Amino acid sequence: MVSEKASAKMPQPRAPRQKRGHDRVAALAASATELFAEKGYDATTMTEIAARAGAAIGTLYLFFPTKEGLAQAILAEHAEELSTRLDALRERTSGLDAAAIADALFSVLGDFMASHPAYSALVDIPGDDVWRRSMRARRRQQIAALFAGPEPAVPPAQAERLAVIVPQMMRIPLALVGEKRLRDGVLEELKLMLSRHLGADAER
Amino acid sequence: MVSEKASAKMPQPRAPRQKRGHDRVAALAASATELFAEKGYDATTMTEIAARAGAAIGTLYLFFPTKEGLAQAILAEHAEELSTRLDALRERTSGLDAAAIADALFSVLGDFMASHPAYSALVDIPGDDVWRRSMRARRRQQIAALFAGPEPAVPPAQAERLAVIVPQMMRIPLALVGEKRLRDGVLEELKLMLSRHLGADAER
Amino acid sequence: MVSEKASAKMPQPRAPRQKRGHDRVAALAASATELFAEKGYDATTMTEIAARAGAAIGTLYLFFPTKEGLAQAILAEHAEELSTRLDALRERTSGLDAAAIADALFSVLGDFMASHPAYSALVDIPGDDVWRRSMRARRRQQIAALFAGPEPAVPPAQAERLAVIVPQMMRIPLALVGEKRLRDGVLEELKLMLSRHLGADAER
Amino acid sequence: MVSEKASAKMPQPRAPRQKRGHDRVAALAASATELFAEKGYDATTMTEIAARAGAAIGTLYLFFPTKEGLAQAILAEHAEELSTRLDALRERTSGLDAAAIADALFSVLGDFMASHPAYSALVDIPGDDVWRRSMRARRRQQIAALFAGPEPAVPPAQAERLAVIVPQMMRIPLALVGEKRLRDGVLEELKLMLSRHLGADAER
DNA sequence: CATGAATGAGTTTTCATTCAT
DNA sequence: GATGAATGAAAACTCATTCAT
Repeated sequence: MVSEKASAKMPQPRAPRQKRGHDRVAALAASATELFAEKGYDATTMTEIAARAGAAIGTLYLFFPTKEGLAQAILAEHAEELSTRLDALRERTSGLDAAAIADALFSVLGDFMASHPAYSALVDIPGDDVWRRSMRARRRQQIAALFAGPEPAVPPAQAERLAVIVPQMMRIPLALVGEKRLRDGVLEELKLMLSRHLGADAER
Repeated sequence: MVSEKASAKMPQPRAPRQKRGHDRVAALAASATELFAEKGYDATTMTEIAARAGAAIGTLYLFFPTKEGLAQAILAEHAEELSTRLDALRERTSGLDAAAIADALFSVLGDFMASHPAYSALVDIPGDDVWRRSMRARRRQQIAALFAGPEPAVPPAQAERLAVIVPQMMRIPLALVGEKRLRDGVLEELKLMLSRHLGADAER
Repeated sequence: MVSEKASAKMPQPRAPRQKRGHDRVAALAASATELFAEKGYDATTMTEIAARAGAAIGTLYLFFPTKEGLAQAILAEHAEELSTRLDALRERTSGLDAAAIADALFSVLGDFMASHPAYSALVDIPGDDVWRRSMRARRRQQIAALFAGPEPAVPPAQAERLAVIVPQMMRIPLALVGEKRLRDGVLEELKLMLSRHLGADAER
Repeated sequence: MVSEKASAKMPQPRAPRQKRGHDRVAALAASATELFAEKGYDATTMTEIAARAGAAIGTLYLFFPTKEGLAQAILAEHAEELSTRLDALRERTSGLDAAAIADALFSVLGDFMASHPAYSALVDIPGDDVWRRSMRARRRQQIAALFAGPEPAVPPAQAERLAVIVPQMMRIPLALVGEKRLRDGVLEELKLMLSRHLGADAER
């Protein structure tokens, strides 16, 4: 169960001092990432995580002092990765118009979500904790910033709304696991929808 | 934890035979609905549900023989309500064009989601069981059917995509609990986005 | 679960004052008897008993204030019936030799056990309570008494041993529910075994 | 309550990998064995078992993942032991006549039942599951096989009947816990009875 | 570092029994 | 008498976390 309040100063994973340790941590984190993505945070047990990584439960706790801490470590890393990609995207999109930015954002978010299924499984957990909220806030700011550049500029308020909407839109195809055709179609549909929306705004 | 496979013959709530029983069942279901909406299925305890309803744990189990059964009872009722509203909507939208239908659908879904927060908390649970899947399938069909009517008609494949997309879109504002201004804005933005999308298709 | 010590003064079923009540009691007792025989004391629930009798749980408690009391009421009645049959048997066997008595006893016990499957399910419950012990003691005395009559007489100590052995022997076929052929064969085998045993003793 | 159907793939006890674990498992199994023998399967609590072994409830479940699994683990071990003894007996009895075999079987079963009181408490539980049934079937076959050897041979059908009867006979003295004199007498009486029975058959 | 045994609070569920109508 | 709603102690079982080796 997710603890109601996860303070910001959650103990972070101890930095391993040896190569062996580094591999271990990576294997454990990978195992956790897989399981969180497959079954969600609640349904995943620490024992299972350790087992899939071929480690003892004690070893898991050696590096990740808490289940919530483990989740945060993974989420933080994924968020960092996403943040980097969004930063890079921003450089590439200077000068483009809003619709083009939206297209590019779609690609970036789509790729990221598809390759990091644990991200959305961990960032949008029912019950609200400060920490996750701040993760989302940062993402929101970065995406909003993307829309501040173009000419004509997207109004700040709308940029914020888009920053809320677009990531959640990208989650939609994720649920369609067994229906690849439909999933791809949905992704396209969403992309077109957003493009048109921003294009129409620009014409006004 | 949600059991992986929820068979169709989940124990249904026992019908109370006395007035007192009816009130109790209503109170218990209300309590459960609230808590599921607030904290999600996993984080909600049967003990807590009973306590909030001012009943003993045994009383809760008297009417709802399992936690999953309780969730299904609530979800089924909500789904029924939604289904009814979608049926009613269909009558009202015959003759309208796709964009107008989308607008109307938005109102219906928006109202429903806002007044039934437990619905989305219960219908979209990680791990997939047949039962929930069928709930979603029914919804999908009903929404797709809405788009089959207009002139020019929305292609069936697209109607299906929309039937997947729209309900998930409507979940987006739900997360913005503390930010009413933003939430309303997001809802508007989504509505406009969908309208334009369908309008553009129609013009082609 | 059987309470460890069941005092001898367990509340007996209240005598119904009307015909309706009498029928009710009979139906409830019959239902309980069936269920105890089918699934054993522990696995049978009071709710189930009431349900099978078509009565409300409250009604069941109206007449039988306790599950253990209900079991005792049934057992007492069955024991009474058995006692009567054993008394009758005694009259019929005066003058017979031990082997003939054993044969007759076999018939009586065999019939009784077959027609009262709840009896052995209730009288031989793990954990010992005084009450059941006294039921068995009475049975033991009556059977031992049967063997006191013949000429040459069975020694009292042996009579007691037989009084322990024979009822338990008669339980053996009961377990062979699905194998009628074998069950009948076993019954015959046991009968022959006992006959020979007593015949051999007499010859010495 | 004993579950109606105990599938063959009941979770088996996890093998301890450290010495400390081995001791614990032994202590827990011993505690369970005692309690099952004393009060029967139903009346014995997992909490009680853990407590008597001086362990926490979680520790018990660490090694024995369900109550039924624990019972089966114990029963399986006892059944194995009995099977071994019956095999050994068979070697020793080749060439003997039926009555002598019966005598030897009596000793073996008598010793076993007396030293493994949990065995009969666990193998003969009301409600039938496949697993226990197979335990009994194996025993039946082994005992029947004992009687196939002698000259003159016991007819197969009778051997099967005896294989049903003898183990149940051996349970009779077990109930006479407080009456040692009587218990020993009963055991002797049964032994003599069976001997004579088989002797008489041989003479025919 | 690594292991896996150990813990115990907390969760779902059952059921004999009581009580208001 | 009759009903069925209500109770709550107790049972089986889980799992994050700690600790001895």
